[in-house]
Amino acid sequence: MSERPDRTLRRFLGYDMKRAFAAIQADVTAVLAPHGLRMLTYSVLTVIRDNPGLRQSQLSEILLIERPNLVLILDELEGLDWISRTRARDDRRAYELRVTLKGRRVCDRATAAVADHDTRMADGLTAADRQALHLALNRIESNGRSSHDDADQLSRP
Amino acid sequence: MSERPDRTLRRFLGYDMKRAFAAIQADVTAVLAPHGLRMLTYSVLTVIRDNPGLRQSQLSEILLIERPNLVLILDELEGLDWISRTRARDDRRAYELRVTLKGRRVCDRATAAVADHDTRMADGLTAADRQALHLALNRIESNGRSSHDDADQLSRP
DNA sequence: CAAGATAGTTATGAATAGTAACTAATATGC
DNA sequence: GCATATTAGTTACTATTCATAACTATCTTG
Repeated sequence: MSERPDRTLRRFLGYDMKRAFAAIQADVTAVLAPHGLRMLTYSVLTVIRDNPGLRQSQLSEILLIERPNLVLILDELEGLDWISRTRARDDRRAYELRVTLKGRRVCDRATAAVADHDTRMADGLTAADRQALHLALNRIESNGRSSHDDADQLSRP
Repeated sequence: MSERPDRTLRRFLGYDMKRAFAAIQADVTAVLAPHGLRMLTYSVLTVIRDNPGLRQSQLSEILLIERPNLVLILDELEGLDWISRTRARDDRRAYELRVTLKGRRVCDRATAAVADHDTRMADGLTAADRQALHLALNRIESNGRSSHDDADQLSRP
């Protein structure tokens, strides 16, 4: 086997990103586990924390999670009494999501742990490197989104 | 809903990376589909193309795929006659993996398409930006790996 | 008010990933 | 040289995540 057996793939951003993300995911999963959270439940909890009264469909748009998949996650968090679903007064189909006091403590502790993890994963990068990385990732995300939008526009009457 | 409903998560590299990678994945999946490939089958095919005679266990180490999961992927590629499994002469437990002529054509065309896709996803980034991004991603990957290694070293007698 | 749209849910399926246990072949140690 | 352990590949099974269709109950609109 040659010394760089994945040399062709290494030229692609997607490949390096998949591997870097896998490393992050493994680490953050281990960091969150003691808090009783997974990546998915943590991000849901945090977005609700930042946006009290949020509706499930808004949450699903923010985190790009299909509505049906969100239901079970919210059931789990509600079962732990970390969030509450209360019927909206102005629209009785919808729920207003809120983080409970208990959930707030869990969320804040987890956020501190994830911030530590994030710093660790960025070890060896300067603040400027990190900033550039965030910008590049946001750029790629929006490049991806805009290619979808193009297709949508073309297929629209 | 506030104007940046995921502001807390946006400070974390992992979150931006998950979203950027999701964008790449959606795009590359669409790019590969006409070639009859998925991300997984494409990367397997490409690594075999770069390393004729490779063993399944080596491949699984390179691409971080568990050996059992590789079996079905190789079955699929072998069924399409894009790769061949031939018993190794020096070790009759092992297979030597090779890309067939047919597989080579598919692989090379797919690689050209993925290279295009990669350029598109990096639109708005300079060559220096791309280079820095690769470096940062490799750094993060190795930061993740070294935290695993640390644990291994501690638990070693 | 009837028709259509929306919020949440249920049921279900596909893709990926992970573990345990098996077989056949090889390597090791007495 | 042979028993033992290890390795390569496989099978079977499980858990997660993600995606789609269809249902209910409410709301909106013509």
